[in-house]
Amino acid sequence: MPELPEVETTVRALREPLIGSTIVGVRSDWPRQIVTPDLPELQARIHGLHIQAINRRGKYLVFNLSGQETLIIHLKMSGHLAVTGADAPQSKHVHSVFSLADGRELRFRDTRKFGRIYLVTDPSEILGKLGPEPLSPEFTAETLRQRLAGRKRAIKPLLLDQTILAGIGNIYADESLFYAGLDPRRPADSLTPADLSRLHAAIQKVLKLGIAREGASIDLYVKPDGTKGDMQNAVAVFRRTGLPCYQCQTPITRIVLGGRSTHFCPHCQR
DNA sequence: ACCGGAGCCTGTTAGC
DNA sequence: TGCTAACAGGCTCCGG
Repeated sequence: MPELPEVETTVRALREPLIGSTIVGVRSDWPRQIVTPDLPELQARIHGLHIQAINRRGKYLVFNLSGQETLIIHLKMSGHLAVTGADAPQSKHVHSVFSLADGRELRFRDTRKFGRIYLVTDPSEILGKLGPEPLSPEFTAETLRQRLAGRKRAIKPLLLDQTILAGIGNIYADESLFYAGLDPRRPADSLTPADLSRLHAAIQKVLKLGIAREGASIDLYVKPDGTKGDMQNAVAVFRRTGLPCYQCQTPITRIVLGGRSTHFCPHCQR
């Protein structure tokens, strides 16, 4: 579920309760969620480590721990992280839990069990192939042009490719293409410099809007404290099939592109 | 090298 | 009401 704005919102909410805390244990009733190392080694290595910083790279949460260790978590479709007391009621979809020295817990709830946990000494092992951060100064219209150069595929599935650009998912891809006025089926190599410039600006605009509104609570996503984000009230096309386009009143169309639902205005996007 | 499709999971909703 | 199929914001693997 979560894309860059939802992960960023989660990171910001976790910093205050977690930075400076000490991890003293991990338990899991779904060890497949832990990709590397295996659960016994994770328990051994993480015991006693302090959480020094929490950041985001693409859709990954990155916890810098003492001892040169890095804990990396991907929420995938349905993951949710929250800090609670040890005796707080626990959802049946909580499968992995980090215990803190002061008795609190960091709980990973994940209904669909797609989420993943990694503990590594070299984060590039997991994050190395990701494309640039869309909100960083290094990401310019020219960067976007270079990364799409020679690609004949439709632009929409390319925006979802995390090696081209990190952090965009289905919502923000559709929203970006709407504000750029681009048909999601347009071959990437047909985009003019003006198209790419509009797309670059649109990507930054919708991601910043998503962060400002603390994520889109369309299906399962809620913030760590359980409350909803507000971006679902600001989408122009995503899951608005049949509803009038805010710019021209033409009904929003839904197609399947690269196996994913795709929503666009057939009049405004060309 | 690139692309589409299946697979991983559970829950909700749409359709008959 | 009850069953079944489709669908869900992600990503990886596999075969053509």
